[in-house]
Amino acid sequence: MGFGNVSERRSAPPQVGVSVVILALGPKGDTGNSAADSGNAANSAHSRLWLPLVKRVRQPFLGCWALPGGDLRSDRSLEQSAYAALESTTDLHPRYLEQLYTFGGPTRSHGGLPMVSVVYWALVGQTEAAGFEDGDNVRWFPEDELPELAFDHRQIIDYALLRLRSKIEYSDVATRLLGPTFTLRQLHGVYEAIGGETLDLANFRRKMLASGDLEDTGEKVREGRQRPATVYRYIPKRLVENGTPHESDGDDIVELSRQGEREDALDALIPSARI
Amino acid sequence: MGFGNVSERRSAPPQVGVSVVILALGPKGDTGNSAADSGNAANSAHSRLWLPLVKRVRQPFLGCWALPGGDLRSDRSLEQSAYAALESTTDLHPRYLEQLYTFGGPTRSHGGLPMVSVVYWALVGQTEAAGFEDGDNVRWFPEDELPELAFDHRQIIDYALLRLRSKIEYSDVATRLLGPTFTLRQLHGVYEAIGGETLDLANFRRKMLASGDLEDTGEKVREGRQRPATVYRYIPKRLVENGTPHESDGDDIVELSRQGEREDALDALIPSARI
DNA sequence: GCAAAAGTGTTCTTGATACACCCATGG
DNA sequence: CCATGGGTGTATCAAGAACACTTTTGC
Repeated sequence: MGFGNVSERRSAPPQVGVSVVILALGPKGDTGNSAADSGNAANSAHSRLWLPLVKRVRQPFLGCWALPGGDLRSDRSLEQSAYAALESTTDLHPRYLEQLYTFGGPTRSHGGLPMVSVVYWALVGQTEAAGFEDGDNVRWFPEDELPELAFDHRQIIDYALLRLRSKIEYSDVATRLLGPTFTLRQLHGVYEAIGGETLDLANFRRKMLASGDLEDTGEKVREGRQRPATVYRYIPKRLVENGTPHESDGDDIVELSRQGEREDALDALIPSARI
Repeated sequence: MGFGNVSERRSAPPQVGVSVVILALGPKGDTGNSAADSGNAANSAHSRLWLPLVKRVRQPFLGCWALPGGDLRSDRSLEQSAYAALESTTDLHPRYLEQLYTFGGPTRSHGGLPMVSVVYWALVGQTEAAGFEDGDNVRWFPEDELPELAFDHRQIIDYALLRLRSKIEYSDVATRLLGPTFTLRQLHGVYEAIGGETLDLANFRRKMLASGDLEDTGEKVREGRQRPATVYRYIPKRLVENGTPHESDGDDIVELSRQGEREDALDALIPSARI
């Protein structure tokens, strides 16, 4: 395949695309102790994070697994492009979407066209992801058992995990991996899954309730056959200053024809508070 | 000026560029109490943050002030492109450089070509920035007295400041606004300038020294005519996990011909620890 | 009443804050 | 000897970690 000579490719501006790291809690019963687990210390019974990857149908890295991605269109915001890429490849509807980082540079294309990728990361609720239906070209992998990945996608995923682990401490990302409501034990499980270490349940409970971010829904659920647990919902704080900037600062929601609802949905995905 | 019809522009991929928010401490003696200061409460004697802007020579926003920027070249990393844009427009050599965010979407071009901007932020040491020489098309402005800005550059700057204020708490960014060595009072001043509020000097000193990030250089300096203060230098922590990913993960430093030294310099600018 | 999870109490340590105080230096 | 900034000490308060304990439920 030919695209100009070398010097042309050097000075020409690179192509742009979007990719998305999609994260969800593993299917129920996934405790992280799979076949590949032999002499691993500290193998607790947490659930793990899983993510969907797509199989590449082009060179380079043909047949390799890669992050879902797509084009960047001039008439869409970056978020919209990310959302579209995510939706069209995986049929998922995330509960969180945030720009992660933009990757570029001459070494990452590996023979393909020079490429700048604006990468987003997304969180999908447990019920939404419960299917985990692997299509021909889409398959879910647990975070700690990833296959060989195309390009620098492995580092990108690692960075997304790092960001998630960092962000869990001062934002509501943990709740986005569950449904709209949840018990304290479920939330506790998410924190342990993400952090990778055990957290004292008693202190965790107190801290969460003291934060004022949770609201008692009045409901109760029984997971096993024991005492039922109270169900909470996340209450967004008094909205302070916005965290990562998002483009809908007024006149952004323009003529998206049949996409109005998705727009509203998107707005709810954009993070707030801190960086 | 014509660039295709509307529908062509919609579906075509957008252009990409880099911009840089450059921050430095104000010139000595700048206490933040300028002409525009009348009934402002809490006008302490901190120094302020200043940043260089360039005057636009093209439509749209011709004559407006804007962030320094440039093209993205396929044969350079994003950092290198940002560094080049910064250097060529302002002649400065930053002590810190980090990717801030990537901005895009249909509403931000305002009649120009659809544009995606990968924005970096940079910190310049006090001595380096001491010149504050305003050229014909470059001029320094204090952070709280910015002129009308082109595009969404005002929001971008606000976001950079937000990031700086957040990042000061868990990284060494504050030291990057000074020289390689500094006294505790100088550092204290930077924290107050960035945070905007007064900090107890005694506690600040203890906290800094307890962190183990500072090393006594053995030197002493006298700023006024009183007791000389010990001079410290910042000691990077035992390198934990890397914060924002940077592309030089091995085989990146390739054939940059006469650019070798700058490459090494660049490496030292990339942040570590946390997000 | 027993197991298991829900939920509460109590102690101890650590770190931050507020603020009083002593020390070194040049005029 | 005094003004000024450098530097230290100390009491108080709040958040977090550790862990013992009580309560509610189904079997």
